[in-house]
Amino acid sequence: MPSRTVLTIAPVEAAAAVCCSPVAGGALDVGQAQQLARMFKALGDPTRVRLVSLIAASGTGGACICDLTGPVGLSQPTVSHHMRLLVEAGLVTREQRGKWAYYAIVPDTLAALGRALTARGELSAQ
Amino acid sequence: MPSRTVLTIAPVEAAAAVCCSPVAGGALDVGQAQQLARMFKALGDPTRVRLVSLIAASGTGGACICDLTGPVGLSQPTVSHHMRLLVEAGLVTREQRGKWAYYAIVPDTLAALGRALTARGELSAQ
DNA sequence: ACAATCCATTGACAGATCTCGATGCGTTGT
DNA sequence: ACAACGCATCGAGATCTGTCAATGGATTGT
Repeated sequence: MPSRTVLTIAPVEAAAAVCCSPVAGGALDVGQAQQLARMFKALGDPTRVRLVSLIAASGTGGACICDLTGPVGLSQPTVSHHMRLLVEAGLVTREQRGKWAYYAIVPDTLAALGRALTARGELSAQ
Repeated sequence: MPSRTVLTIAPVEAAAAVCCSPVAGGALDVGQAQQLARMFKALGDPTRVRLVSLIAASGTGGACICDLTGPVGLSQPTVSHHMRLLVEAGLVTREQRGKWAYYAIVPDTLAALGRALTARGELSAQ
């Protein structure tokens, strides 16, 4: 019941329909919601969740595609496609080392996502 | 570098392709990955992220559909559809009170999701 | 120079997703 | 009994997504 945080109210032109209870108090910005959803969406596929966990379990050196295709049981182009989505979402980084591309997770991003879920028990930003 | 957690190795028949680094150490189970992905997927849409934050900001009483259509700027059937996905994912509950359906968040589920992201800085289960 | 390896990109396809209008069911109030 | 309201479901449309085989670029090793 204490500080409910929240930032600016979303730029929604709708009439705010005061009906039952006052949700008008405020919530996540549209932009913040988009950014959060983009990262959640990247984790919204079982294969990508496994890829992230595999990379995380591969130590500090990171993992290359050839490490991942076997465990997830998918073709190399498909794994490459999933990795691109994870990189674009900012959840993992890609570093070309010679012939191989090494992927490593971004702990800060994952931690920030986790905090968005656990902070005050509700959804929030940063 | 300490306890890397992880549970059983996934039931993957692939040859484990030992190539560059040892990711074979283990990661999330296929079933665990599916369950996590199902919840992340529910949060993988900007509208649903906003819905969750709106419901969270609506206090203990919960929010009804009529409270939500205005702020998100979508039709009533569409909002109803999104709420169904959130309920099926276990992120919110639905309670019919007379004419209205009240939705409330499930803090434990959100917190568990957050812990899956922050525990040991990596992806884990429970 | 040549062959081999790792990886990304392309093209294609089936299936899932988001959105709406129209309709129907249950509850409330007259 | 009847009208009004809140909500879910249905049907349909456009778009997005996951997957693969085929191809090509870049690097390594002979």
